[in-house]
Amino acid sequence: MKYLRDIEGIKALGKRIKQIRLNQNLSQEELSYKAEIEYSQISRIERGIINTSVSQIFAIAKALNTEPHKLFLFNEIE
Amino acid sequence: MKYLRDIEGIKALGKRIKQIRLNQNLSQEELSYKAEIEYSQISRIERGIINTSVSQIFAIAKALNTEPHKLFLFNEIE
DNA sequence: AAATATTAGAGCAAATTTGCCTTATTTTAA
DNA sequence: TTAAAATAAGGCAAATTTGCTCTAATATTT
Repeated sequence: MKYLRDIEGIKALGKRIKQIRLNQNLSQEELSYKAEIEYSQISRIERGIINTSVSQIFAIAKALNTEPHKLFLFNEIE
Repeated sequence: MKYLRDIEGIKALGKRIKQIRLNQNLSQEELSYKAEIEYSQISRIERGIINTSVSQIFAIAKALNTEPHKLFLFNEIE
């Protein structure tokens, strides 16, 4: 069985996170600080080049004052 | 900066996945087969002892015929 | 109760992620 | 246009995950 990496999925997730972050006028650095996640990792996540962990999703959601499941609503406007 | 592991979060996620799986009368093995994820990994995820990746979340959601975001609705009945 | 099915759990190597640092590139503001 | 801010991007070691295999424990069925 092969290691699983859903490129479409992680791209969509990154796009969605970036969307929410920009809606709140936060820089990647500010999000990084709030979520206690490495600055470069936020960049990798938003660019959709990394298959990140659920714990980082939880941390990002909290830092963005939202619920984890909302990061997976890829068709939302805001 | 320390590696991030949200124990409460991964426990809640595992519980939710198990809930949905049982609702559909699937065994871990069947879910494993459908999602193309190692059998033992499904067990680890449901027990909340592993900080799994978002790609595995996408695969599990698909195997359960549901949307990824629904796996994060921890207060749902069904 | 016995047999069967299901789940838990341990251990290991290989692959991947993550934090950390540094340097480009792009965007924004002065 | 220049300076400053923000983002992209590359490399690397350490930590973690993941697939794989095996055995133990628990639940379900006959």
